[in-house]
Amino acid sequence: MTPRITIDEAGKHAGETVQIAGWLYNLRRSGKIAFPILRDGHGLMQCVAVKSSLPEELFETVKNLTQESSIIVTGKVRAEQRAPGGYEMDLEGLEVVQRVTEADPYPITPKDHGTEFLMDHRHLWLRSQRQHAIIRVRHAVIKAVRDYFDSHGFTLVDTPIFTPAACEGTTTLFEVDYFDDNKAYLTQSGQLYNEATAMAFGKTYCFGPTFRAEKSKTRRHLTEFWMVEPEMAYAGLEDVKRVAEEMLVYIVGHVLETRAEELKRLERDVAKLEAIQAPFARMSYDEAIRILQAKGSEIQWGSDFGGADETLLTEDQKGPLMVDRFPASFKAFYFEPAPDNPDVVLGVDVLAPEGYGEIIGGGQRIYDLDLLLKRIEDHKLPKEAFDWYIDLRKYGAVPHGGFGMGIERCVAWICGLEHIRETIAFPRMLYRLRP
RNA sequence: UCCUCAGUAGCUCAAUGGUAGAGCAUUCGGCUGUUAACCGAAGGGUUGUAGGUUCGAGUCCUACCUGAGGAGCCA
Repeated sequence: MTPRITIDEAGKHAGETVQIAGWLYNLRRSGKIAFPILRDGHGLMQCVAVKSSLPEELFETVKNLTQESSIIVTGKVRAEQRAPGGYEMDLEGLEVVQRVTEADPYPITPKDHGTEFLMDHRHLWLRSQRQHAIIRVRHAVIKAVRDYFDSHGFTLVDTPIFTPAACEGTTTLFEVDYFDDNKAYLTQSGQLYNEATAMAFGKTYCFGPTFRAEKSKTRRHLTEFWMVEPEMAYAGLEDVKRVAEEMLVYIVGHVLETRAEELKRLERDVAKLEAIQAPFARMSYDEAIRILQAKGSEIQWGSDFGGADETLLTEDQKGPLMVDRFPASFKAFYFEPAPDNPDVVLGVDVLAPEGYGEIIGGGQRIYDLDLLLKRIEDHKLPKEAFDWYIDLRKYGAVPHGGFGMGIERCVAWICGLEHIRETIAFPRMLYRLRP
């Protein structure tokens, strides 16, 4: 029986007759020779069908194949400079699994298409070379994230998606019915639960989908996105910054090592990724405000950065920039105040270079019971909803901290994409719920 | 939610207020090394929807719908 291989293995089978199962990517033909190009999810393989050396019926079948028809081809693999990928198959046999009809041809042609059309056909768009490369980089990013935490003493403890109330009380939540007359909300962060798991396991991380019902309509926002959130007991702001830095360096290194081909297809300038090395630039919020004002920004102390401010701050940076010690006024209730200045908190944002903006936000959490109670009251949050969270400050409270990283923003940066929507198979955005 | 821009063939786009067109895709024909193959021919339209101005509207005006980019907010 003919061995079945995938296209990425073709180099190991030069000179052998093998079988490949896939889909017709493109077909060029003249009267007596045809070049069907097969796609199998691992690569592209150009096949050669010569009329004079094949049964007439088989040549006719090949000549009349339609784009994206599913086929299983048999033939001899041969090194060939002229073929994309460097190998070519001399076709000997072909089985059509399902033929796409002429009456209803594959909608995505090798020509240009607009965003709306491609998004409406996202389920098919994923077959294209560019989308394939992006999703493969995403996989590598996720694997690197898991490998990093798994090999640094973190335990994976995933947090719930249904939550009883706001984690942070600020952003808008998706509300769902939860039996009888109860309401549940889709999680916007696993952090508060992570603080509990860190007290049980020392170092933990969760990795899962996150939901934000904000009506944001920009190239950096999804309503459903994936976030990795580590949390560490007996840790302070400097520990959080060190882990974030190590993790990012590890992720970029892993992608460079394992996805060079994909980055090339995306025309990513890898020199910019190779420059991502520790230590990252660090500055305080105070310093950032001085720099922004010197560069002509209207920003005043006490306001969060706008998108333009983030770009101004990072334009001179080769790597990510860490900004810490933010005013307490616009940060969430749980941040630990700086011991030397109660107006600022021990939070840190990591801004990606090249204008990609904030990819990580985190910091040190409050562990003093009275201070936490005061902050909950100041933020006018319902104390009852936080009873279990408050418990953590009664039973062996310790300094602790962590951060959250948006996977899609990280992938968009590493791939050098214009828009975050291409970094997830089926993006959920304001006004976009299909397919 | 606000601001800006766009909507014409299956797709990407053209068309001074005066007969709606091209490339790709599809169908038919040709071509033995193609690289988004090429050459010839054919079919394909309620110009987003509803009103209005005008002798005449794809084009001008109003409202709505859909989409894109940005703002605010955030990862």
